Amino acid sequence: MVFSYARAMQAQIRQAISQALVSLGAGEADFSVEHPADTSRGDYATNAALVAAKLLGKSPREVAEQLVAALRNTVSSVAQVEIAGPGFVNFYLAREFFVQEIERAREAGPLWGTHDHFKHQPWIIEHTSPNPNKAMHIGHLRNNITGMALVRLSEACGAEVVSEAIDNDRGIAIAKLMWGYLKFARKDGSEDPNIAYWHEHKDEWHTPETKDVRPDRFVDELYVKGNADGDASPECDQAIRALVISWEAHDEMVWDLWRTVLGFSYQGQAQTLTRLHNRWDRVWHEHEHYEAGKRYVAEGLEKGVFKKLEDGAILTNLESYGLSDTIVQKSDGTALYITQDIALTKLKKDTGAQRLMWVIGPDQSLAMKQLFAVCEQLGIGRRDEFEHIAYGYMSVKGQGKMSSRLGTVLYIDDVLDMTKEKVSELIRERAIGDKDLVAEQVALAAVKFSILKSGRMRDIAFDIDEATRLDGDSGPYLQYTHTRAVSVLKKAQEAGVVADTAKQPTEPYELEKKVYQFPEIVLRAAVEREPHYVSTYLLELAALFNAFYAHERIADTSDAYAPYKVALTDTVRQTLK
RNA sequence: GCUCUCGUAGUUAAAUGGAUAUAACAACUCCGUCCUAAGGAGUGGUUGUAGGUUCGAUUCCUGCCGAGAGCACCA
Repeated sequence: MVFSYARAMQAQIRQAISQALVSLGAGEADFSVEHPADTSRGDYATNAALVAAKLLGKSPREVAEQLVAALRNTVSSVAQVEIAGPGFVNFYLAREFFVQEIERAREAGPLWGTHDHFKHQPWIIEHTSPNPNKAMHIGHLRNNITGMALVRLSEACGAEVVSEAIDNDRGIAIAKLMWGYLKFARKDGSEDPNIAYWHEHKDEWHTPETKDVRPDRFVDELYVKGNADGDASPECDQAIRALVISWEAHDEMVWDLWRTVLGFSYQGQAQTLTRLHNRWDRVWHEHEHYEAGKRYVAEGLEKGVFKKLEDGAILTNLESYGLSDTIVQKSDGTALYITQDIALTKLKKDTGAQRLMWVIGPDQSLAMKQLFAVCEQLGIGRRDEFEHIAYGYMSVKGQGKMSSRLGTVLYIDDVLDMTKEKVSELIRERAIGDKDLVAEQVALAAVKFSILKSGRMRDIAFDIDEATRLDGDSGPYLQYTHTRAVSVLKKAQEAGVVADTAKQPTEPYELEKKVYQFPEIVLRAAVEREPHYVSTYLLELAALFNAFYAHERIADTSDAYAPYKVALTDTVRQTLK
């Protein structure tokens, strides 16, 4: 269901203009109907006269006048049509329109803003996919927040979304982690990477609990040590590679070790992702699919999609796509990232999904294009069903790119903790029930909003002070506004003012003119994959509400318009929520 | 070298090819018995640069400058 007349209104206006243009002899003109930046210039505006003027060889003002004459009284909810500027035609909507929109919004309740635009379309959005050998940093934060925002927006527009991730749980990186654990996690500090001994004496090894550190940091540290150890000595590097081979041969002891270290990883990820309110409907595990990928590669080789090089490596043939080629299987016969992605894409398509989205960093841009092209060549799906949703880089302000070696990584939990601490200080003096809960919620809003307020592709130099700001254009500002609305509504209830839209001031408030636009903003954000449209809109809405609040008394029993104001406030409340 | 992304007030950001380029922060001025002041009202721009397309360009195209990323057996 579409809970707004706004789109119908725009369509009616467009239709009326089309007819008027035909009568003027400029039926083919390609015009737009949009909201002017400033409501003093009407609720909708069209450039039709400017476009038609050229076709008709007349001045824009002249065409505009004829257009206005032809448009009079054609659309019932349009109260007034005016010419402005170089030849814009502005439409002023009737009072009832805004009242109806408020009523609509109140009827819709929590469904306000939703659409049926993508109804019955099964989509898959892959996002976040943290590597199990590392702790999640602010790069993952941006991925998760962007990904979950798109999941929610797409669902709000009717799509049936499966939110999912791929767990890269095999390969050399995990082997390095296993090595690091085996060698550097002994309680007595000795460095004897003996897997058979470990298998019999597991309690001689540390766990995150015995070391009293967060599990993801425990894992991160051991991976770094294992990695450095492999780099430092050829024997250790050999031993790490041997772990991969034993793992692929399903050596039970190695698998036991593998499960143990992954267990720590998942524990750590779960802590962070729960805080972020992440939702995965499905997680694919690389170890279950990399072999299937090799089968598709073999198939492709038979079909002539791929070619084998002298050393045995298998290469793509993407010349017709204008893309550089890439290896899909190594000369030693082992799988690469893209190998398993081919298999996964096939599996995803087999679920019946119409549209597959990958929320992944921009550095994967070429790899994604190559994957999409290869899948098309293999007949798995069409390229236009696949979408790479990239996003700008996260760096730490003043430090350039993050590097765990240089110690310039900013972890998600640290960011949240620092923000929470700052919030806690601010609310210490206040009469708030559950201070810890409030601090956590406010901190989360602050951090999320600092990312969502920017365009998706823009780089962000993450500034902890900036992100944790609680005033101005921020998440807490929106939360505060929501709380204020709730509080006013409570006062109104105590005073006996009941929301009602029967009586209202003759002039609509600026606030009303913003409220009805919410559904179309949601739609545009979903269609263009730009969550920040919604953030920007909510800031504007909150600013208008706060101005409204400052100028008007809402819960006043002596005011005949109070019920309407209360109804409007309630609408703002549910929009912000 | 080739390909992709980005360049807007001092700072951080906004602007489906439209009208006087919006906001926030910082600065300065004002609003305090009044629905939570985490608020409200008010004061400042060569949109990196040079062209092009257009009635109209921050937006589209081309060159240049600057930042970042990618370019086959890493993920």
